[in-house]
Amino acid sequence: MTVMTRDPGGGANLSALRGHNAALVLDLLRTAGEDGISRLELAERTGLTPQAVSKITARLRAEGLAAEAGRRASTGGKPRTVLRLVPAAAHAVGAHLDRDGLTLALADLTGAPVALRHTPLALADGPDPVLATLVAEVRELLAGARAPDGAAPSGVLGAGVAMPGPLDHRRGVPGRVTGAPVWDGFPVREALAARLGLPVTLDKDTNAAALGLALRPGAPRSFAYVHLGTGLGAGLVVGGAPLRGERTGAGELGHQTVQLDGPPCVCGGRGCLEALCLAAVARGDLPGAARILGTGAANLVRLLDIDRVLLGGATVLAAPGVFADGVAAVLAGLRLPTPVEVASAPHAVALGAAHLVLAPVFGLAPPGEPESGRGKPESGPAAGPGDRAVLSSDGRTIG
Amino acid sequence: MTVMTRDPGGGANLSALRGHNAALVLDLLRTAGEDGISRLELAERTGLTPQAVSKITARLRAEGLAAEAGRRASTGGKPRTVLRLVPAAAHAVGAHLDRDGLTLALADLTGAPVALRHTPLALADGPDPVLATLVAEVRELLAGARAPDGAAPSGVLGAGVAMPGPLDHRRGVPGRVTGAPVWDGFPVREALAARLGLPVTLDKDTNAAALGLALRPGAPRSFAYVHLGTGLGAGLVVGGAPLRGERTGAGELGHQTVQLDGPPCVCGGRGCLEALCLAAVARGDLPGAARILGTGAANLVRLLDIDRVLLGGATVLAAPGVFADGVAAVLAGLRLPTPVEVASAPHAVALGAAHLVLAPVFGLAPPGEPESGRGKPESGPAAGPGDRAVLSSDGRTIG
DNA sequence: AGCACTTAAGCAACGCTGTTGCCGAAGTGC
DNA sequence: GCACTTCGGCAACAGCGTTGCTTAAGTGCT
Repeated sequence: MTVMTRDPGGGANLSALRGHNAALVLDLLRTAGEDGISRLELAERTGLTPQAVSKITARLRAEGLAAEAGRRASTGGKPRTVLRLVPAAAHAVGAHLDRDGLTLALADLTGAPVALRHTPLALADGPDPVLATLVAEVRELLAGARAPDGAAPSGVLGAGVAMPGPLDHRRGVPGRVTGAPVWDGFPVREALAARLGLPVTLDKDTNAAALGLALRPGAPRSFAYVHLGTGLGAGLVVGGAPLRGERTGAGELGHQTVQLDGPPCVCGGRGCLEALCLAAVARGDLPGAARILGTGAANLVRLLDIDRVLLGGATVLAAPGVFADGVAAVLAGLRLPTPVEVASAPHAVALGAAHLVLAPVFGLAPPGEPESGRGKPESGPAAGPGDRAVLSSDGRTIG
Repeated sequence: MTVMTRDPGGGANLSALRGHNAALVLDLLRTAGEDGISRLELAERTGLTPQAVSKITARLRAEGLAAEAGRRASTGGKPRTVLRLVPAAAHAVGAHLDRDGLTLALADLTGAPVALRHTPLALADGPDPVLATLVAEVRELLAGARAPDGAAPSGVLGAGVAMPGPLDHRRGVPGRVTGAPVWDGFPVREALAARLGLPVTLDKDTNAAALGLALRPGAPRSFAYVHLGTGLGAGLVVGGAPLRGERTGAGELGHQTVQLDGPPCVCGGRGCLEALCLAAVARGDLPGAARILGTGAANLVRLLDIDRVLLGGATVLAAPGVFADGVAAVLAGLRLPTPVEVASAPHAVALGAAHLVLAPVFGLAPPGEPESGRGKPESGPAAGPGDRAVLSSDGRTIG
C-alpha cells in the first residue's frame, strides 16, 4: 500500500514527502471538482491519518489553494466540512502551435479556460517570427485576462507549448518538424522561458491533448486519443499518465504498417495507416477510412490493453458519427468491449498544453527534465529540494 | 528532483519514506553487481545526504542484506568502502507454467539461479493436478537447495508464477487459457499461496521474461521482448517497468493486424501478425518470417519509441542469426536506429517469474494487488503500513 | 620520517514529518 | 434536555533525513 514508484535518482527526503502528500491531496481535491471532498474522505483515499490530512489541508488553505465550502449532511454527529480547490489560486498558459495557426488558452488551477486567443501563423516561417508572435500573444492574453479590479491573473505557474512532432520533450527541442527544417534543434523551451520569464514545458500536440483528457474527472486510467486531421497521430495514456517514450516519439500511429504489401509511404515503409486512411478520406470514402482507423485502434487496444478509444481531429469532427460507429464496429467485430467516443472538446490541444504546467502540481510526472539520466543526480544547489515554491503567489512576473 | 511518482491512494508516511529510500539503495546495490558501490556514490545517485546513506546502509547491513566488500583506490584521502548486496540474504521461487511443462527456478536476491527443475506436464489437465504437481515440485526444489550445513535456503520471499495469457495479474486469476477452459477464473494465486504458505504473484509469461530482462544490469530503459515460439507475444518494458495494461493483456503482439485484407484468424480478425509469421515458418521461409516479424517490431518501436528489440522464443533461438538480421534489416530500412538482439537467456521465463517476487524489494511496482481501484484505500489493519517485514529472516516457512 | 592536506564515514543535536491520545465542537435522536 | 455519535484541532511523541563536528585513513610534499 505504500507505493511510491521508484525512479532512479529519486531519493526522498522529508520535503519530498510533504510535497508528495500535498500533491496527492490537491489531486483529490481537483478530481472532486465542484462537489468538494471532506477531510475524512481525503484520509480514507490517501491512507493518511485524519490528523495528517488536517495539517496538510491547513497548509493548503493558508497558501490559498483550498478553501472550506459548506458542509455535508450529518450522519448522526458533527457534519463533515467540505473542502474545495480554489480555481483562481493559480493559472497556466497553454499554447497550441500548429502548422497554420496559434491557439492560446489561459487555464485556472482546475484546467478550465479563463481566456482564449487564436492567430493565424505559418509555422514554417521558423523560430524567430513565430516565437515573437507567441510571446506577444501571451502578453496580450495575460493583459486581457485581468480581474475586474485590474489585477493580473494570480500565480501564473508557467506556459505549456504543444506542437507537431517529432520533438524531444526532455530537452524541449523540436526535431525535423514536417515541412519546416528551420525548427530542427532550435531550443524552443529555453528561448521561450527566457523571453516570457516563465517556466516553459514543450510537448507533442497529441500528448498534450491526451494529458488534458486524462486529467478530466472520471477519465479512464488508460486510453488512446486518436487524432485524425491533416495527419494521423495518437496520444497514449497508460495508468493515468501519458506515455511519451524515450524521445517523445510514442504515439506515432500514422506510420504503423497495416498492409504489408501496401503502397509505399514517404517514411520508407509500406501500407502505413495514415496513408491508407487519408487516401480513403480523399476519395470520399469516410466509412472506409473509419474501418481502417478502427483497425489501427484495435491494434492499439490489443497491444496496450487500454480502457477506451477517444477520437479527435478535424477530419473526425467533420463526421463524428461515421468515425465513432465505424471504429466501434471494428472493435466489436474483434470481440473487444472497449468503448469508443469522440472527444469533441474545443481547443483540446491548447488546454492540454496548459495541463503540462498544471499536472506537476497534482503530482503527475512532469514531462520535462532529465528524469533519470542514469547517474546524473543534478544535486540541487538551487533552492531547497522538493520545495513547492512554484506556488508562492509571486509568479505573475511576465516581463 | 523530488520525484515520487503519484499513485492514487498512495499517501506516504515516514515508514513508506524509509522503505522507499531503502529500496532505492538496494536497487543501486543490485545494479552495481559484483563491482559494488560506495556510500558516497550511493549518496550522489540518490540525491540523499552521505549521512542518510550511512544510516540506511547500516540498517541494511544489520538486516544482512548488504555487506562491506573491500575498498576502492584512494584519490588522495581515505579510500571509499565498497558495499555489495548479499545474494544469499533472500531467495525467490520462479515457476514457468507452460502448456507442456513446468520449469522451476530458485533465485537469490540478485536474481541469479541457485537451483533449477523441469517436469513435463499438461496444462490442459486443469488446476487440481497441475497445482498439486507445482506445489510438490516447489517443495522438492527448496529441499534440494539446502546449504552444505543442511539449512534450508534463507528468506524465501515468495513464489512468482508465469503462465500463458490471458490472465489478470491483479486478481491472480487466469482467463481463457488457450485450449484449456478449465483454468478460466480459477484463483491460482490464492490457491497456491495457501498451499505453499508463501506470497504468490501471477503474471503472463512474456511479462515475466521481460521483467527479468529489464532487471539485468545495463538493461535499456525501454524495450520490447518479442517472443516467437508456438505463438507470438511480446513483453513491453517502458521506463524501466513492464507495461501490463489494465487487465494484463498488454503485449498482445500476435493479433496485430498487419495485412488489412489478409487471411482470417481464429481471433476474428484478418492478417494477424502471428498467423502470417507462423505460416512463413511452417513453409520453411525463415527470412520471410523474420521480415514479417520485423514489421511488427517496427510498429512497436514507432508506437512506443523504445530503445531496443530483444528477440526470444524457440523459433527464434533455432535460427537466431536469421531473425536478428531480418528484423534489423526491416528497422534499418525504415531508418530506425533501434538495435536488435537475441535474448538467449535460458529459463528466461522461470527466472523472470522469480523477479516478480524480487522486484518489489527494489522498489519496482509489484504486479499484484488493486494498486488503485479508485477510492478503495484498503486501510491496512494488518501490520504497520509500509513495513519491510518481508525481509525479516523468518520467511522460510513452507509447510 | 614527518607533517599538512584531503577524503570517507560516524556521532550528536536538530528540524520537520506524520502519528497517537485527548478534548472541545456540532450535530442527531430519544 | 440529555446521551450519543462524529468531526476536527491541540499537544506530546517517535522517527526520518539534515547539519555541524569529530575521528579514521589514506596521499604527497619537505
